[in-house]
Amino acid sequence: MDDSATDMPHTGDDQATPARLRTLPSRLLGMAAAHAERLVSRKLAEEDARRWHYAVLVTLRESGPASQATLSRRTGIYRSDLVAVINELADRGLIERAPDPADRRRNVITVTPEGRSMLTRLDALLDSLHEDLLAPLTGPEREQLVDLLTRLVDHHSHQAPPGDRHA
Amino acid sequence: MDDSATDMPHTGDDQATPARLRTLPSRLLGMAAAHAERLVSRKLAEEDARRWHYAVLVTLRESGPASQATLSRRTGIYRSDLVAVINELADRGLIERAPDPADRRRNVITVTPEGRSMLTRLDALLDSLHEDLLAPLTGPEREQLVDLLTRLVDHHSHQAPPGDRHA
DNA sequence: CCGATGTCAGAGCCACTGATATTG
DNA sequence: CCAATATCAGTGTCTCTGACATCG
Repeated sequence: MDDSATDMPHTGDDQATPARLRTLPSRLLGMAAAHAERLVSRKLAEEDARRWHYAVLVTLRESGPASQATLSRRTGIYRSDLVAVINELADRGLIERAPDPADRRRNVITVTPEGRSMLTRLDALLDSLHEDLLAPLTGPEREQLVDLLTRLVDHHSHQAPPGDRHA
Repeated sequence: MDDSATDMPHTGDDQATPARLRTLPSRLLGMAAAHAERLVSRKLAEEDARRWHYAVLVTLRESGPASQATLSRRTGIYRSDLVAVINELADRGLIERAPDPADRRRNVITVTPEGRSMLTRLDALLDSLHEDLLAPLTGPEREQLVDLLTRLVDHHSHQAPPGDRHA
């Protein structure tokens, strides 16, 4: 129903978000990110994977086998939360967790062939997803966006002590 | 400690996030947004306020008194969650909740003078915060960023049925 | 009878904080 | 003795769903 039921004189309609909110950079970032994360989660779910599964697999491929603590630093996932992620990946045979003979506190995490082929599929999913996500932007604009965001993140990653997440 | 403890040959150091992750737009959005939201929450806490307090106050100022359902649509806060926000704002004397005589299901929410002056303070806090947040960008680049983000959000707000949040 | 409104109760997830046992 | 590692348990917050009584 509309507001003609009450005879209050007001400017916009029921759905209109105020200009101040609509143009607030922090809010724009939050909304764009929320939307992107929704897309990502939905897409990855097609392969029964979550954002951090992907983050861990990519990191292992790019930098090779590593301990959980190292993976934690490279991906930004908390050491404590990483345990569950590793468990799930290992349960599915995508990685292997073996004790490090050189340092018996550590586990060495390694990608399996199944993990590698899964990763290939996830890469493709994410590529097509970003095609959707960035659809309203031209090629140069997409580069511009990545550049601007990178500079924001890099700049502030200095005074940001705790782990930063998100895939 | 470094990895010379183990003599694994690997490419990067312990902290290096893989390039694929670092440049993934969805992840960049997530990280930039997370950082922005951290700043916002911390800043607003100085006035003992949260993001949605601000969103509600701004909306009331720009469009005048409204029912909770209308506020919900305009701010993107769920009807059910809005109740607590309204409670907190009312407890602090920043808004008033009065039954609508024209439609007895509704409450009419109105800003008080205290709410208005609080809003002025919050506006100032957020302005200075955005100065920090966008520090690494030039004036034109900030406009560019807002433009790009706005187009992303607008484009996808069509197939995004549920409420979108974030201040 | 249907739909909108305000409210409550709770699920599910995510970020984050210890604490602990083991090992270097 | 101190630091790091892997693990576990638990807190706080936020998004989101479902149900309910009231009212148009």
